[in-house]
Amino acid sequence: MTRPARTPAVPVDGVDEVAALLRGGGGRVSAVRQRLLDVLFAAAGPASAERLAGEVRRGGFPVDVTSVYRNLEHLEQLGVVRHMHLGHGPGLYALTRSGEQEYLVCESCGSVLGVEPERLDAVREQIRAEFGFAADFTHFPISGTCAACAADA
Amino acid sequence: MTRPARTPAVPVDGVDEVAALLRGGGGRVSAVRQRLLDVLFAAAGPASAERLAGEVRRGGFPVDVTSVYRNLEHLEQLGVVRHMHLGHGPGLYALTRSGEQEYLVCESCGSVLGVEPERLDAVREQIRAEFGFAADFTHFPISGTCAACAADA
DNA sequence: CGCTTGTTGTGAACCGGTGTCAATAACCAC
DNA sequence: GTGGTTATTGACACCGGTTCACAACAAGCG
Repeated sequence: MTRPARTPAVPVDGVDEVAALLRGGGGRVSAVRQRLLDVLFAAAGPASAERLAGEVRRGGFPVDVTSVYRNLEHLEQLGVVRHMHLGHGPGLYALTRSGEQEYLVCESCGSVLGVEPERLDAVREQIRAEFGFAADFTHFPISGTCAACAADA
Repeated sequence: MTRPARTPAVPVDGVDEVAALLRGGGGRVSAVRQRLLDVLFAAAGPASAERLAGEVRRGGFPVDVTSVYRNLEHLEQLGVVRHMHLGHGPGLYALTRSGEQEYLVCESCGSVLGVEPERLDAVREQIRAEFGFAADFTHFPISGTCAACAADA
């Protein structure tokens, strides 16, 4: 049941930087790829493949979701993109632009809180001490109830 | 985006106890239901609907997955069954027999560690203090790398 | 400019899960 | 028992999210 090892995050600052990475790995910088990267760089937060495809199309460039999935996978292998599963629904993709992010998701209202890994180090340490387990909330988030929902419950 | 509130866990000791609950709520104790409960009580751990259906069939009783899904949902509403999402793949179902359980899942080998909630209270407290967030690992587990996988990495 | 080969769209297939609907069978009253 | 009410069932279609297969296309190299 071993999964392919996770590529280390490769934070990038712009499309051209990714282009260099792509070409360096024998890849090409296709039009679709460029548009998708534009959208990723412009995105406010993690987004589904479908949504990203929609954004690219809204830019006047027809693209198939299949292609978006393939590209996201490719970019993920390069370490430029990461995907996560925030509750039910489709997987979400985001640039690793400024390093990893970890997530807390409210099961009641669906709100997503993205935090820097350091803020979870104490938690991680606690879990390691108790179970010898290295917790990681970048791919699957911490699930529960946010303060707001707890308040009006 | 509010989800239906979670029914409190109703630990049960045997099929007849569930039968009573079912009848008490205007439900019936059908053959499928009984077989499914038998399988659930015999199960080693959380199992997918497909798997449970398979078990029932292996007992010589043909059953449709659709029916299994419906029954699991019904039993979950009674608080007798709970489902969880341990990583990718189908949802898994288990009796709440002895109260809630929380889970840690290794992303590398897929191993599942079920623990009593008390063992995670310190972690929960830590998360509450830092984020005002009430973490819960019964529906979505803590994800990461188990000791064994960390060792031979 | 042309060749190689990475990339694309199309369309089908897959998986997990839900909805519909007529047929069946628990349970209750008598 | 018998009959009627209605929960439950199987069958089958369908849905969202994702992957596969393959022929057509185009990026980048010589």
